[in-house]
Amino acid sequence: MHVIKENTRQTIIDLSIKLFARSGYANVSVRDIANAVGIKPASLYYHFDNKQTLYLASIKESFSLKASVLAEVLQMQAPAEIKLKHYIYKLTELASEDESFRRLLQREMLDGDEKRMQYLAEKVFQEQFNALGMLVAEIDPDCDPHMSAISILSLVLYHLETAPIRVFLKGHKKEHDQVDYIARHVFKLLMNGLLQTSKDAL
Amino acid sequence: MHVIKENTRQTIIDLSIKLFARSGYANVSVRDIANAVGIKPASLYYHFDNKQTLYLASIKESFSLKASVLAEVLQMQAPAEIKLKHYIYKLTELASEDESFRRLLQREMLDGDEKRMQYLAEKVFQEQFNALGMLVAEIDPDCDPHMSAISILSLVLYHLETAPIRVFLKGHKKEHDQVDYIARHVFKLLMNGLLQTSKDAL
DNA sequence: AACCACCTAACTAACAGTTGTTAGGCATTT
DNA sequence: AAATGCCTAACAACTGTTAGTTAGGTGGTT
Repeated sequence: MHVIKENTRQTIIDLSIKLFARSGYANVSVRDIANAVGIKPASLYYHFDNKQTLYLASIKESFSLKASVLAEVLQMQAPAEIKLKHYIYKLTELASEDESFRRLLQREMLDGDEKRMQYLAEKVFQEQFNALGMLVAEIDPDCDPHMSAISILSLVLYHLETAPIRVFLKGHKKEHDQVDYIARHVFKLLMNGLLQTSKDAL
Repeated sequence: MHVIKENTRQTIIDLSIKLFARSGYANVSVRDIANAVGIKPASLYYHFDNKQTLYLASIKESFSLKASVLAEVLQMQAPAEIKLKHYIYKLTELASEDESFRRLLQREMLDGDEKRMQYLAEKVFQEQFNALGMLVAEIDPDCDPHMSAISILSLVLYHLETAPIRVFLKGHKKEHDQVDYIARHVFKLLMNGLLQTSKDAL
């Protein structure tokens, strides 16, 4: 019955990422995944040991793809402020266009056990996080790189996380969800604080 | 067998908040809740129509308690910068000591349907969000209040959200999870940006 | 060319356990 | 007597997972 020999394993992972990101681990059954792929539930167990393993493969796939792109920006040769601006833009862009990645990360922050957190920290985010901290330290040698790096990430990612509720809050405009607008706002805030008296960004 | 007549309904809600916050809606069974309360699953259905209703009662309870405390700070008579500093501190404190509230909010952001988002926006957060926006506008009349308000919330809340992974990231110190430290960092950043050349905060 | 063994990738059918929920009963209080 | 607050027992639906089977492709031997 199985006509063409495609890369089923990859298809399973891709669709799992989508489903897990949308509904969360507990709300996606192996039958849901099998249906999406177009095979029977039992067939999933040929490719993966169990649901947990499939989930882990999914988040690893989703997360490891992002790190490399952002690492590039941080390694480019330019003044610190320019690099920061580029980083913010790229981060906003990535997190904005790949909703699955962002939601999986959000979910992991809530439900990931210690072991998985440690894995993510050390194998996926560590390098990039350090580089970002060092970049900030270049701009202000006296700051706390850890806190400042998190602050940068928070400004970008939280804007996107809160999108579902922000659209109902007064003062919402459609620009508020556009990459350029968010990135520019964040960069300006980081440079000048709330007071935008001095030099204009971009 | 049931000895004393307490306020079971409230106990159910309190424990549900805790459980739903910790594990999420799908990962908490009505049996789990019943066990925690010390009654049989069927007895829950005397107090609540179904699981959904119980969940809704839980988040309403958890969320509505917070709004009033923060609203107070915003109504006090003081220079804008002082009010902002107090607000940041109070928000950090609240979000830090009530982990259930924070986690429920995180979960709602991921899984709340449109109707619930609208409810939360209009009935719970709207007023406070506006007040915060106006406060920021007082400090800088040219800013976008919506964006700036979210930025303030993001700086505080994301620090706390990321705690599970931050502890494994290099450069982490235990101060990074203390209310004072976070609040001071956020306020300084908002006032001066990353450059802390000028006046010192606090 | 024809046969065989083997591997791959799917299938059917069923399992034991958990889920939310309901019907009906029993005891205590008003 | 009525209402309250809990109970026991059971329900159908759904869960992750397994055992056993089958169809098609591959490579080696006759």
